[in-house]
Amino acid sequence: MSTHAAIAAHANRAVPGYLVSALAISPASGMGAAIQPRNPADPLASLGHSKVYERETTVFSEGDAAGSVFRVMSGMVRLYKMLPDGRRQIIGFLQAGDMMGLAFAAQYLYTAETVTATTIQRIPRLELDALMDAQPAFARKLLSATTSELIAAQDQMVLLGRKSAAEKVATFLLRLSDRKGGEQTIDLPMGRSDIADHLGLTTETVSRTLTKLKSTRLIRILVGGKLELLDRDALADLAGGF
Amino acid sequence: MSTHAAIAAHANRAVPGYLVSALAISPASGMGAAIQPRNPADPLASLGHSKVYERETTVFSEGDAAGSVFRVMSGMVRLYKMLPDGRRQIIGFLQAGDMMGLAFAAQYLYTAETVTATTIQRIPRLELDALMDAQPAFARKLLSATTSELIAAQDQMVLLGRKSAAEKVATFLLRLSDRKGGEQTIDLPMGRSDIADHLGLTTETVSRTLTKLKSTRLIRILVGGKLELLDRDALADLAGGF
DNA sequence: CGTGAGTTTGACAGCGCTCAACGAGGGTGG
DNA sequence: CCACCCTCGTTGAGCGCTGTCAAACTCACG
Repeated sequence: MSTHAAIAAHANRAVPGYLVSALAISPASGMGAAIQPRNPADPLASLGHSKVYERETTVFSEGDAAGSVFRVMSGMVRLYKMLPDGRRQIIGFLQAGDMMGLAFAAQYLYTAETVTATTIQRIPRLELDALMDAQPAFARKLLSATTSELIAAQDQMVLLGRKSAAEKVATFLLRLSDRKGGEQTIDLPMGRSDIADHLGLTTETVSRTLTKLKSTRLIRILVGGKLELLDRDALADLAGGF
Repeated sequence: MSTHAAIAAHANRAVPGYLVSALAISPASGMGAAIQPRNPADPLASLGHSKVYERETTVFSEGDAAGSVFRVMSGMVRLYKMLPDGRRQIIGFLQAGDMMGLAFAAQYLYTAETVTATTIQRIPRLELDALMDAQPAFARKLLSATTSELIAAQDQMVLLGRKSAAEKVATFLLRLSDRKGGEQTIDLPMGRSDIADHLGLTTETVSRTLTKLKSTRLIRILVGGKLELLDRDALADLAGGF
């Protein structure tokens, strides 16, 4: 049934697979909404156009006709699917370089909303197809990025299916840190309910777990939605392996 | 954290996205281990060679050097990841046409084991790469297959993160049926613990849930690991979407 | 300073897990 | 060919983790 045509390789826990999934953004282009002049490291730079979205804005919804793909240039986006009765599962949080809406069907199959103010590049599917035709190497790069996505999705399955609440939260925090290159201090711009819906928990359980980590001196919660990892090793133990 | 470079489209519940992920096998080639003469519908047919694996055999293990990709020609394979303490999450069950081991890293990141006796085509990565170079359209096809995988993985996240035991089992049964084109009678060659480790449950809960479905006349358990869906609509209600 | 959304904390309950025993096949060896 | 055994599946009893419901608290914002 699920997850055929799967993928493999990558056993290096220090550098999670999904890191490579971010398609290169030239360092200078991080913030601007301007179209980038042709950049050999970023074949997408000259395509489509960028736009700034306010925080808590819908970019597209599950079921919308899928005419474009998107790339997050800065800020944060959540992707989620909903069950008919309203239960929500957040598929992932996107940051700079991540793509969404890559599709081979007619409609988007999840909803994308900004968490913070976010700059997003919109690329018409036709332009993307043309680029793949013109640069076969780019198709390979897209395949590689999608593969990395799949790897991340599989790790998330392990988390959702087999980890306890404490392990889930610890894993989540470590992933955010890894994504920042192992920084001690990480951003938590999303709310508790976002975290809960990503980890298969409730807001109360997330809150309680963070409180416990705080009182155990494993983390410190800072102002402005920031959080500091005080004992990375202890957190890694708690996480029970990725 | 997860699932960047994501995908979209496909809202048609009747035909699950992962169906298209199976790379075409020419009808005649389903069983044989012989190398297929060039078949325009199946560019992979002439690559590598096939081999029959006995039931409950390891094809490759998480961490093994990844030199080949594999395609299941017949039978069933389970893919899983394990946590250090032995907890197991089955990523998916593969059937005819499904691929595994597609990698862009040096090692397989999950273990593949046969459930039943299975014919598997092994394709050296070098040959696959050559094919992608020679036929750009094939790279697109692989990308499409991987995308479908990702879609299936995302559905599985919803299941694992937000569904009750009854919903999980009902969804699982319906997926198996869909995979067979909507047949009422499905095969369950895998054991209860396999199902449990796929759905994030225990064998006892799976067993209890099936018993309940049986006594509610929604399913009937047949001999030889087969199972009949007696009330598809009621099961779909129970499944809570998807 | 008032208001409201989001977070935290508490009390309690229930779903699903754990531990345990029993039953049903299926394979093996005497 | 049958008895034994071993694995797997089923069923039961009890409990614990996490969800539910509710209230207090914090803080940003007007």
